[in-house]
Amino acid sequence: MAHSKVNDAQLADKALELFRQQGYEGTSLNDLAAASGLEKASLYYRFPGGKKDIALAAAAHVGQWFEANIFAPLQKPGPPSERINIVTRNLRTFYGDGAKPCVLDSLSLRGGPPELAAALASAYKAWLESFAAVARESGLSRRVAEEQARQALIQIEGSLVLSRVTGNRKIFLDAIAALPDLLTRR
Amino acid sequence: MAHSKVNDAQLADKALELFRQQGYEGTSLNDLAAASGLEKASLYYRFPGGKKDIALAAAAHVGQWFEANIFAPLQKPGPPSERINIVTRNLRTFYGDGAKPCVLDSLSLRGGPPELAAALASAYKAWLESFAAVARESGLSRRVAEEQARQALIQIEGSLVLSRVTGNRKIFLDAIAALPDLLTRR
DNA sequence: GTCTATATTAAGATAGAC
DNA sequence: GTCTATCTTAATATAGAC
Repeated sequence: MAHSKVNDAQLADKALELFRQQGYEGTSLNDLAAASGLEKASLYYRFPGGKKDIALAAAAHVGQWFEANIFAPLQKPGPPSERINIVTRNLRTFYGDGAKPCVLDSLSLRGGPPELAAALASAYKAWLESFAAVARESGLSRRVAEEQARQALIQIEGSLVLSRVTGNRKIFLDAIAALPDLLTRR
Repeated sequence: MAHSKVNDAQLADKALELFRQQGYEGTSLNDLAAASGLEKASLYYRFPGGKKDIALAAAAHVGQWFEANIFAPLQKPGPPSERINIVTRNLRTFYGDGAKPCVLDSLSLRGGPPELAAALASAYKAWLESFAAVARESGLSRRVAEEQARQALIQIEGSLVLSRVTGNRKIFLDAIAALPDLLTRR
């Protein structure tokens, strides 16, 4: 039967917000219970593996979000630059205009389960390929497209760290604003 | 009297390695005791504030390292490009060729004490100004020099995240190799 | 399915001997 | 200064009622 109080997507979403802000070790089951509105025992019923399973579900959930809001829009027909514009808007939303850390960053510190690290590595790969594909479509060579895609991810991850440390979201917003250029020319 | 088993610098260094790899919440006093060779009670004797004080000492320690190995070399006489080359070598060492996370990143996740966040923000500022100063010396305008300095830090932080997620240190090494160019031309 | 209650283990922190 | 021993609190995890 379906879960009564909160569905899986809502739960994964609440968990994601905690994990990305506090990291794996910094997020306790008490935190997760409080944020989700469920008791700890209920979380164990739905995720027998405990925190580890919840983190994996959160990672899968963000993977689906990227599939729907980043990868899919980039594969649609139409001019690459328009698709990229849509995606930059979605990225600003996902990262709260620079206020929310990237899961690739906060969940990749030592301490988390190996399965999580593997999921993150695979998510990175999908993201890179998605960016490289659209860069290629906009006229860049395979080699340059891949390099620019990697540069785009470096810009996103690096600017998020600096925005967090300084409390200045503009660093992230500037990096995002430069993405269309980065993915369409050399 | 001086500390018998390990001195403050050695202790801060061991603590730094743990904190940068595992984050603030991910590092326990047991970890710190095991790594330092001291018992927990001894750590409390030397750092009455516990983990918080140890993290602040580690942050101060890395601040001194940067002062000696990054800021000072960049202020020495001689061609800016030569000073930058020395600094890139020191950065490779500090980050273990891309294997070791940046403290600005791993210690800035929510969960750490506010004093730590303040120390990181101030460390970032010093680093940015140091890079901007040498970029200025090599002929860039004040505005461009500051922008290139920020770009350099974005490259370092972003490439470290990607190197960690992928397990591929080359991403970091390439970013470091591009630093001299970044800080000397527009 | 979710709850209250409780068990178990680990973390942070202190007291007092040497 | 550093230790052993202990305390307190919080975290992970399970049992059993509803």
